[in-house]
Amino acid sequence: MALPPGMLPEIEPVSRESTAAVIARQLRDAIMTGALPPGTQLGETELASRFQVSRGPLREAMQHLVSEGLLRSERHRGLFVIDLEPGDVYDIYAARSAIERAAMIRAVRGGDRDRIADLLEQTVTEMATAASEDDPGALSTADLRFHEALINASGSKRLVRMARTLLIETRMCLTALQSTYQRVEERVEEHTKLIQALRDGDEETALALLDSHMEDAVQRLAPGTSLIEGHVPPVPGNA
Amino acid sequence: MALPPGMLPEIEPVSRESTAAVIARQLRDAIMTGALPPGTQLGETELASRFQVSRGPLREAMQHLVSEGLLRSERHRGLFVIDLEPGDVYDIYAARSAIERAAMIRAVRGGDRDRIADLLEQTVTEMATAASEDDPGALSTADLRFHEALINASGSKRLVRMARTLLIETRMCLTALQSTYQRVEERVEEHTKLIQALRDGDEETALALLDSHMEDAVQRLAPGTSLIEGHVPPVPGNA
DNA sequence: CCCTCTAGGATTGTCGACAATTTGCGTCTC
DNA sequence: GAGACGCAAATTGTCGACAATCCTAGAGGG
Repeated sequence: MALPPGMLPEIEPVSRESTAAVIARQLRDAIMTGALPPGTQLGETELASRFQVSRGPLREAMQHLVSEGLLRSERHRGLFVIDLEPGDVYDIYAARSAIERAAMIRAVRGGDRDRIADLLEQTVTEMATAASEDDPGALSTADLRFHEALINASGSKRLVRMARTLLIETRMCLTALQSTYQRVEERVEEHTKLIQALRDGDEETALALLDSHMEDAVQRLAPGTSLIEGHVPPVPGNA
Repeated sequence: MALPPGMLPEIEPVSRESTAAVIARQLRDAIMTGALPPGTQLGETELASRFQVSRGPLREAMQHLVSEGLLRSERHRGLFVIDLEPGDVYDIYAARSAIERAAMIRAVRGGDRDRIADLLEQTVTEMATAASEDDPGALSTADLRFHEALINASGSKRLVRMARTLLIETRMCLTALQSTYQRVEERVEEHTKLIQALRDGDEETALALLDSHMEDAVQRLAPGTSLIEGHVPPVPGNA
């Protein structure tokens, strides 16, 4: 090796991402932020000319998003952005609760509690600054980055993989039902307490806080439904 | 409607599945059963001629499997069947534990406990017949169908979606480490007790049984590691 | 004898065109 | 005027060929 290690730390292959991945990411963001509202049809020809690529890579990106559950494909009809029904809010948060509970367990029992807690506090700081600038979008983004960081910290490839779509769908919920917001301080507070419990290694408290965090969100986004008790499917429309 | 309802109950569109889906399913089965051992390279050209289709649909199927986590793609190098490292066994069962726990909670709290229990008992019967015929493959298949049925019974689209890959990976584990088998009666017994707890609506017992079921499997497949205690990552190799 | 550079082969990535299917509208009949 | 039939436009599904990239083997020089 002619180059001393440690130098040129950030050079990487010129195009490390496939074009399909780039397109998929752009569409993901557009769906997350609401630029592509639920129900809109995505024409392959139109998008191909918009992105300046052929239909091949674009189709791959679409297929990817379909398998992720963000797009639904009707044969010979087209691809549509999924629209979240009331029951989906419950379903998403129930699934998130399961995933993040497992991630929290692994984080608490793993060795690096303090390191993980520091990472999480960093995202809470982002939340605070976004709140002080009165930027709801950035606030939601920071909120999700907290949970993403928690799941990443679990060190589980499969938890990370499964959570990716869930977090995007959560973002869709937040943008779609932007109206109902809870007090910002409360929102930050919940996360802070969560971090403290993690730092203390208090698994029981951490899991309880996580459950109540999810429960709060569900009741806020889909009033009348609850994760923790009562019969499960509050609204039909899940397979 | 000229046809009386109830007649011709099974006619459906001639080809309801896209060719890419058919190919994906075939490859999935081949990977599950071990016909395509971990690490083997899948050449697009070769497979295209084997399946008698162009490379377009085949690429779509591959992309699908990549996003599901069954294939890993190295740019400009090829697609390879993933090989499960020791740490992956732990990761898979930890993730399954999280998913199936949530599914069990929804099944217990949902209204149709008895109906679900009947469905599950059906799969246990399959296990018993497979065992009596001394067919390890069919036994594993029936075992997985039990868990698949449980997750389907939860009624959660997202739990079902997330579990699909996990169950396939579980199958890969079982075929790869076919050597270590537990006693068949014990295997059936565990499932039966699980069903009984579900039927009784005894959530706590059901969850405890599920945990121990997973714990047993992990200790059997990856000796020396445990889900329920100790530091989490027993073996490096997870991102 | 080892390292480097180069040429070859093979594989994936991308593209444009053709074919199959569905949907909507116009027309024709009753 | 209402219903059914058929046609046409638009969209997706599929295909074969070309271009870009990477691994490997071999020759040449140190």
